Amino acid sequence: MTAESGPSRIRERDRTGGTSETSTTRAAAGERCPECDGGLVVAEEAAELHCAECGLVVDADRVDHGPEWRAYDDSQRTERSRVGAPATELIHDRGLSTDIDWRDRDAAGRVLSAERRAEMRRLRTWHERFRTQDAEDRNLKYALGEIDRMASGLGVPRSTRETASVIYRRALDQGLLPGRSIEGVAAAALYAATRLDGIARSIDEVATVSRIDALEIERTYRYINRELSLKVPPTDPNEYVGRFASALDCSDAVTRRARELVRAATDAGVHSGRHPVGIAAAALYAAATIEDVTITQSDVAEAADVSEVTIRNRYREVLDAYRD
DNA sequence: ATATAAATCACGATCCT
DNA sequence: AGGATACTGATTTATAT
Repeated sequence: MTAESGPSRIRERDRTGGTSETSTTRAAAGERCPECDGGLVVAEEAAELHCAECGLVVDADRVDHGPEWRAYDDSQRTERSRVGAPATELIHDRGLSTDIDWRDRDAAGRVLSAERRAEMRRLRTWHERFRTQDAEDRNLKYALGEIDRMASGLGVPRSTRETASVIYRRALDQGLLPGRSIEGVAAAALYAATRLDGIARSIDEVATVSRIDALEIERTYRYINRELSLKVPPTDPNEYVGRFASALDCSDAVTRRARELVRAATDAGVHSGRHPVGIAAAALYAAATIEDVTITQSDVAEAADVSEVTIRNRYREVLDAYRD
């Protein structure tokens, strides 16, 4: 689709990041900027044309009319673009490469002869090898498989797997891999992704589905977190409450009460510096007590994988915070 | 279930060579 | 620069009540 149809206006960024009209000169991508006359007008992010020099926004709000599945005349037909399957971060080449069909049929649907089938088999084999030949691609392919496998084991949804994949790609691009295991970085990326998406899994949980131990994951996570300057927010203990509660077959009332307790604790600042898992476990135990449901400390300790002692310590703090 | 002391663990700073 | 050292805060282990 071409960039221009109606009259375009020149707009300038104001301080709030919005745009305001300043004149009615028109300029298209590739032309000189009418304002500073030095820079080239470029279309960098979709839907915005701006000058490379002074940043003047020439045309914002360009409408993306979506993929051009249909073409109405010959020029449109030849320019038809942006069609195809959506790209996904979960496949090492983002699903953009060619695939050879596994069905031994020709274009008309007829079965192939025996020789032809053998030939296709060899072609598929070689095609697959070439496709993943590049060392980085092989690395990615393996890592993304690992991420997917671990995520499945932890019940992490697809969108978060994509987040983890993006983090891994960035780590790879920045050359953070040498000296570190692929599995370790994959595990760390997954851990970071769950936290970023607000559905935290603890490092210990990630370790149970990984071949890497918790300490190694912790170290690697620290490293990539620093190097990629991910902005990972502190984990809200409530992110654990739901899973622990269901592991213990808690009633809704207990679960709700536990969330209240966590909220009170975090508001009081009790949680800072403490292991969020411990807070969640203690809140659950306290909630059960308040609701007259009998759950032993050792049950909670087992479900949350913290010691009973920690539950007892947090338990008092959480209750203190709640009584206000 | 609770309390207490001791042991452990990872960490980041600092000191030393 | 690199390595050992001593310190810190949180948690776990052990033990007793």
